[in-house]
Amino acid sequence: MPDGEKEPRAATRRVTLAEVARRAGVSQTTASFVLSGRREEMRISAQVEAKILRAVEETGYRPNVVSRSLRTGSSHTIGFVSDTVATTPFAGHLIWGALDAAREQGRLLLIAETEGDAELETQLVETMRDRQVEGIVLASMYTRWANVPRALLGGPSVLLNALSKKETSVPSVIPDEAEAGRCAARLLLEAGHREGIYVVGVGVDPVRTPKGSVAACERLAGIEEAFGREGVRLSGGAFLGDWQPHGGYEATRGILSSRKQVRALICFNDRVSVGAYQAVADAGLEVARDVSVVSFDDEPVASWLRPGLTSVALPHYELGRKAIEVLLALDGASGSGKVHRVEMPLRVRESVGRSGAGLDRPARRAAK
Amino acid sequence: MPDGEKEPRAATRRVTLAEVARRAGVSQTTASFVLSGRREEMRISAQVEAKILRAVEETGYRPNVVSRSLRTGSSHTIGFVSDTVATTPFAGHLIWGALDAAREQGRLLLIAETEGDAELETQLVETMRDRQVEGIVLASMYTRWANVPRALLGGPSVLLNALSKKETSVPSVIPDEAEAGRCAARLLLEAGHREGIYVVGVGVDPVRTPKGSVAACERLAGIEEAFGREGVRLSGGAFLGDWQPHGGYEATRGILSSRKQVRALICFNDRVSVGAYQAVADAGLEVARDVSVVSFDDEPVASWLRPGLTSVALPHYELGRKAIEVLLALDGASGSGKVHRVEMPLRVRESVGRSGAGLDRPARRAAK
DNA sequence: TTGTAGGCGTTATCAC
DNA sequence: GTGATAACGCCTACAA
Repeated sequence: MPDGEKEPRAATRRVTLAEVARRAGVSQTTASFVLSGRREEMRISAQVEAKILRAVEETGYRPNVVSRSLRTGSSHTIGFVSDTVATTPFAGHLIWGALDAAREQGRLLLIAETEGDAELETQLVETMRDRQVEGIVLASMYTRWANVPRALLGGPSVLLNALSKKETSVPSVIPDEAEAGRCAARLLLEAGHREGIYVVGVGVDPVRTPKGSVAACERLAGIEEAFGREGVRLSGGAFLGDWQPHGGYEATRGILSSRKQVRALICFNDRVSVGAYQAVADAGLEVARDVSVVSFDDEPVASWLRPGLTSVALPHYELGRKAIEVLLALDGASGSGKVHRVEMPLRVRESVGRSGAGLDRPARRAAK
Repeated sequence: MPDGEKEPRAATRRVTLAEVARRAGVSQTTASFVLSGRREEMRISAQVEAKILRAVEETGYRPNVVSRSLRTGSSHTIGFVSDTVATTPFAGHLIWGALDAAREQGRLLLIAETEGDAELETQLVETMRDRQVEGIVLASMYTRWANVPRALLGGPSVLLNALSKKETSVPSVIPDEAEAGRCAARLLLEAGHREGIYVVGVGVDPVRTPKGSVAACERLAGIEEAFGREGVRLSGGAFLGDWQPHGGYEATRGILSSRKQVRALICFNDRVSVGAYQAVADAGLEVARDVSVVSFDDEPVASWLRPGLTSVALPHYELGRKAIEVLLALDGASGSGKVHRVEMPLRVRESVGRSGAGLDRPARRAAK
């Protein structure tokens, strides 16, 4: 970087199009046409164009986007309103994907957070519309059912990671949780597991899931569907109000201490799996060899555990991208209320062993 | 929520101030004064005010912020440009803090990511200035030295989590890493540790730190200062190019397998600690009882480990807040280039044991 | 106390 | 091919 100089001008006054035109000795209109690339169309001479471009160069002219927005009605800006970015760290990838997709289409993102406050949500949506955003993405940091706030209907919008409770014209973008469930189940089936399979995170008999969690319901449905097709049934499950390591630890301990044979655990997220690993170790068993573990989300910790945790990933980045794409494809009208499901990719590591793999060796528990 | 109705009007045309004024039977000026709360000042009658407010109510008028910005020159928007939000998940808290502070002052945040691309960075900063942002926060996701891009000097700006390589007028907001180092060292001293203390993440003899990492240098300096004051010296250290679990595992294994007594580890972040825990367990030792561990960052995983990992936290949220505060306090001028250091709070868990605590019992290694 | 008029920097419509 | 001129919606000096 060739910058031997001192710091240059601080906040020099901005140059306007009028000044550029004057400097180039043409009218503002001509300058405007050239700069918006409509020279050919308007049959403006190449010489004139050159003069204008030189003036732009010399003055360091940059168009005033605010003014342009006032005139054209669009600010080339998209509003992104989320409930919380805080508790689910990698949900930041949602924003990342949205940012990338937006930038590729020449848009910037106006971001705000509601922290779950419905009134604030309405307020923020309106504040953004006041700024002439082209549309609004209303994002939830974990997949859930939500009320579509009235304010959202005032213009183009998309629900990200959320489904409307009622019929609505607002489209949704969510991960394909049911398929993820099937995927996890198939993985176990392929490894030869047909019994001693437990779910950790939801109750199974009767079914009991954390309130409002789309993921819980759809994952379970997918799991049971894939197993059912092969005549396999879950041996049980443990409901957890929230999916954190401590709960996963306790639940897994409970399952392991029951009289039944435990061959595989389907943990409903990676944090639960962290607890499950600890409980398995405490019982003198080994993950994969004695107890297979499949998980969901694929947070970074999944790759830190040993053996590496096989997990069906939340496609945060892709979700973010998709939301912007859907929004920008929503020309004018509010959309069809279509639900777009994004595939959750399987990340295979080492936590699933073949059924029976550990049977020929004595379990460590026996050795104690 | 009382909403038995169907979805209401989609994107009704926006009402202007002129319409409100006409409807209220007053001039636009009067309406404008009332709505900007200058009724008293302009001595406008309460009746007139009421008429105007009613018209606003009836029409659902919302001011066009774009137009206002064009007129006033400020968009009540702050630009937040970061290098990556991706790799360091909890850095999202930086954004969260900034978002909160901005909203409290009636500002919205325009966010963008450079992914480390300097050209893109310049471009984004300029794009934001084109939108008349009040100022720009240039954020780095881990504390480092950075070049201040020229584009930043065109208006108010703040470096977040970064220090300028050269003298500059742009102020910085960074975590107080040196004090964090002292804090970690003091904690070990108070637990009675005076020897067998190793750092994991940086080399110590000769000193070797990951390129560009302010944290590495300042943490180490703080540690050595606090120890030096008590006549204590580090027994050694292991340099790591990046601070991930795998490296932490290998480094710790190396340290433990050396002939020397190992009593305490200062891991340079929590991921390194994850690896260290695994290596300690593999050696048949126990964290806290046999080997104390102190760490930095306080990522969520710190509380998931067992025993819970004591860590000096990166105050992401506070950093984000502070950056906005500093920026908004920067009236007009570019600022003094002052460096604001934010305290890193210590989160005490169970990974530090008293020196000698494990000595009366046989170490598990011996029992093998 | 209220109204008129000009301008912020663009874009777009029409004459020339 | 080019140049006045009028919006876009709001703010505010100044006039009444």
